[in-house]
Amino acid sequence: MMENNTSNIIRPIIQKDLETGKRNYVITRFPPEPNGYLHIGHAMSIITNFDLADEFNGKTNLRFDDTNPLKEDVEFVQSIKEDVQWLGFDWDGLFFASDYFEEMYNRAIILIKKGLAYVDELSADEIREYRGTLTEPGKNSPYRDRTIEENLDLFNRMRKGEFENGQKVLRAKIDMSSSNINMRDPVLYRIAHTTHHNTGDKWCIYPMYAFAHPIEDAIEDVTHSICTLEFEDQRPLYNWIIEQTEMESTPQQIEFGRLNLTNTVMSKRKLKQLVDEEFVDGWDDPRMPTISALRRRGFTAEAIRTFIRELGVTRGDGAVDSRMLDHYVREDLKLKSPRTMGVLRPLKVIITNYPEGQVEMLDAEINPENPEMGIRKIPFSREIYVEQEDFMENPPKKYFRLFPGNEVRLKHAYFIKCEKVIKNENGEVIEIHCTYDPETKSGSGFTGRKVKGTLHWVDANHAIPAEFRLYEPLILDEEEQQVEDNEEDNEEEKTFLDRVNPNSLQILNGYIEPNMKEVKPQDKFQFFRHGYFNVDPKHSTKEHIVFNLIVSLKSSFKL
RNA sequence: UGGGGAUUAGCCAAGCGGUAAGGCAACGGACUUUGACUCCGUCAUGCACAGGUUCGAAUCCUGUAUCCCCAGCCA
Repeated sequence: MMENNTSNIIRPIIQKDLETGKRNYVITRFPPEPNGYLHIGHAMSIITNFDLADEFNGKTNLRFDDTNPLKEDVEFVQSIKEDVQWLGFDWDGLFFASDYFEEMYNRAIILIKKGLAYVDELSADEIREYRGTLTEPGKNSPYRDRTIEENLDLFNRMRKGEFENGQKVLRAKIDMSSSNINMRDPVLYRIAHTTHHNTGDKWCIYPMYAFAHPIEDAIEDVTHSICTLEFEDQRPLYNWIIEQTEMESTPQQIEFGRLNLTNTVMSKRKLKQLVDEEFVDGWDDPRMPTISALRRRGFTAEAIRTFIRELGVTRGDGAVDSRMLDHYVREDLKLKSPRTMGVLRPLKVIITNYPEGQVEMLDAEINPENPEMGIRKIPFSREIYVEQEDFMENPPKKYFRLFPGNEVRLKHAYFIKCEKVIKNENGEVIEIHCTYDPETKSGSGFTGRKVKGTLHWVDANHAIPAEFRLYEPLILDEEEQQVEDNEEDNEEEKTFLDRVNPNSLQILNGYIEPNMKEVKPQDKFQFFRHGYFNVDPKHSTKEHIVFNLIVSLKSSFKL
């Protein structure tokens, strides 16, 4: 049970059901189809279902809605389970829709016997034609009025495999002129001679979602069947199935608005396209919105949960600013992650008055906002690396980093003053010569003078190389894109692929503190003045450490 | 244009007839050994629009507009 004062349109419904005695307990379910990877939109459904059940001491099942063997695979069953657990949830029951196929078949028989379902022989194209359009009613199939006996026989023979794919379907007999197209004799069963990941070749007829889902819910005694808005039109059919198949349990379908985020896409089709057309490296490419990608990027389950809970459950269908998610990640990592220094674009600095060969070990807080994390030791000597962008030969006003004649603080070390700039034959700055003031050592209590800037750095002789992968939004929103390429104005043919950010990944090779040698996959750090990074679980090795940028630090500095 | 939804700030979102919460973003300022964090301040005389009811309307009524979903043997 948790405190939760955020908006939730479902909570009061459950509350009322409990108060009025309509329900004595709560059972929800998360019902993914195992045909792909879960994304953050699914996280919203997971969190909503588990939280609501939790709040009312109920239960939540994980049920795989595996009624279409053409698209499903056991591979996805495993990844979905992992993702749900990683998000921090334990399901009560673990079920498969395919476990209920026999029961569903029997319920279909009930429908046939009541004269409420029939075997149709129209082709898929014909069924579409007969269905009518949004504004015109449909018309009855010529096979609609077969006898019950004939339907029973045909349906049985469908099951036995006597017909080819597409040759026959079982349809509900409802109303071909209904203004709700879902009620125009929806297909209940289709023939698919395909091996099912769970039931093998036992079945060659498979129930459609509209028929299967309400029965699955009823079998599990789900009380509140929570789904997204696009299923709202199906609610009358959902209730019709429950009632006419004479299920003893009566789940209630409740819809909420799905989560959309700016700067990304959420549909499985589009995500697949990004993978297939190699805009990204795979479903867990850190730029993707899948749970596995978010995890690999370094987002924490805690941050995702907080983000989703703060959003609330509503019927709106807008797109949430992805920076809101960034905010909750920073908030979560702020106290948890060790601070460290890493130079992404190295520029060598020689401290000319520091004794050659001397090395001193400096004390550095691991997390100044969480002192319990202790201190670490970092080496300091005559040659160090600083960030290229922390030096400018001709700085603008308000630039308080390194420039000729200026003094800055090296974090945890000394003040240094820029004395000389060394360039190569192309005029590029390759080295800076500085002097340090021994009086200004960090922790010495020196108050003689102040400097405006504090730089991070690493000791050039002890630093270890590391790879940094910086990410930007995968998809640019309309306005951002116009800034990117105001040349192209062809309004038509603009797909989301045209909005893929060409700079979404940048790989840098820099240096990190020597005490970072033993980092492990998924370790998270805040690199001073850069942001939060995660050790990539896929590509990082002991010899070649790879960091993924989770989210950068905010910055009010503008050149 | 048949049916179903939605519409409160740049974004998300409270509000349920008594005079517009909160978060994100943005922008000022203070502090600062992270240009971070933290703190302080600014940010809707107005709730898609137009009428109406009322002492009083984001909330009730009427009409209009815009956006989303539905015509898979997908879920």
